[in-house]
Amino acid sequence: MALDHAILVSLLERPGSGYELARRFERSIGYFWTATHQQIYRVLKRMESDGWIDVREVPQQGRPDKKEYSVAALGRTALSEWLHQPIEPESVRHDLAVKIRGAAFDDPAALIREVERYRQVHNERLDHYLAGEVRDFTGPQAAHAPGPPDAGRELQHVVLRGGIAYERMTLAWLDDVLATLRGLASDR
Amino acid sequence: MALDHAILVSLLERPGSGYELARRFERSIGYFWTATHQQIYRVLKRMESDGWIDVREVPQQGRPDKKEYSVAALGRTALSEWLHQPIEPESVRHDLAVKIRGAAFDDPAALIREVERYRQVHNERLDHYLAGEVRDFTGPQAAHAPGPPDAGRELQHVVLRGGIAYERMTLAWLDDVLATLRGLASDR
DNA sequence: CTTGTCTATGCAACGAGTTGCATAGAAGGA
DNA sequence: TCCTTCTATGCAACTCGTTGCATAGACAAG
Repeated sequence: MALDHAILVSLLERPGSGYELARRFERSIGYFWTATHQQIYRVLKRMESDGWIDVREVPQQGRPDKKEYSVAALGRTALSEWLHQPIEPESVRHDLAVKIRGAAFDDPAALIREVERYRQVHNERLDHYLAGEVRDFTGPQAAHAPGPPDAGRELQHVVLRGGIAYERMTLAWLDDVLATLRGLASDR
Repeated sequence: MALDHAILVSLLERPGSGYELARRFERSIGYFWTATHQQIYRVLKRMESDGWIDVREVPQQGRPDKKEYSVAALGRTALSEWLHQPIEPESVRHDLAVKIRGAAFDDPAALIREVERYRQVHNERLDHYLAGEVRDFTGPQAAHAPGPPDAGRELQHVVLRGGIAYERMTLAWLDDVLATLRGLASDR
């Protein structure tokens, strides 16, 4: 159970409301940890009542007020404890892999269109990552920043590089999958 | 919810008991779909009462009797329907990525040992995959098999190639992570 | 003959995650 | 004015997944 900790990290990087967190989980964080807004609101409520985070009512103009959360001392302690525990093996759920093996008992050719669409989704995600890398991690302050190198920045960058590597690997594999499916379709 | 379908595919590839399925989910299938034995027994029971699968009591010698499940017509239909639906985006949960970003607010150097251990786990998994590939997908019957090419075999192989690609990508990325963490530790 | 291990199945309780629905303020367009 | 969209928060019900525990046959080691 680490949604708590994912939220704590996100709030340390920048305090925000449940709604804002939900949007982050659709973007950057969501690529290695998924969560819906209901889940997030529930966890925020629990962490608040446990004293892990503080709330501040923020009146806004042009939109409804919001509750801005930030990490309290207890939350930092909890996060630190978790960080020093062994890394859990990833829990994975790849529909596509199941479908590929299942296609042997159905029609492999029927999968081709779907895999093509799926490939496109990953291609777009790669472009999105690459654009983010250019935007956030290149330019004057990147290589020889004045002052101390920002650890948070470098760590965010290495995670992003992982996402990029993952998408590139996936695209290459999907090409392999498509070639295999097409081969089976032509010499059936 | 596709544990049902993962089990159906596994039973189509080879009928088996709940116990045997649980062991498969620790090995091959488990690398892209995780499940515990309790989950499996529960789903088997439900699928049986829905008429998706058939049971057969198999007396054994030297060990307790078992119930061997196989896919019934209704199960095949259900699987086929699922196969023709759009592929769900993978749901991902990467503890490590969260920890790396969290390390910015704690001690990056403290992560190094854990990442090294984690790297070793993935290295062993890669070796395991490669050994399986040699065992199951090379040799006389692989390239120019007598008779029709076995679609199931080729599809299983392409899924395995995906696993191999994933592990290689992960190892390269973990080296990147380690270099980054060591850089932060030395010029802190 | 007790203890431990492997095969084999399962219950009960709990916690995590999903789905559907509901409310409400503010802005913009038909 | 009404309808839609975006921001913002939340409840209720349900399903999925995890953890702890329990049972039991067969064998092997001490």
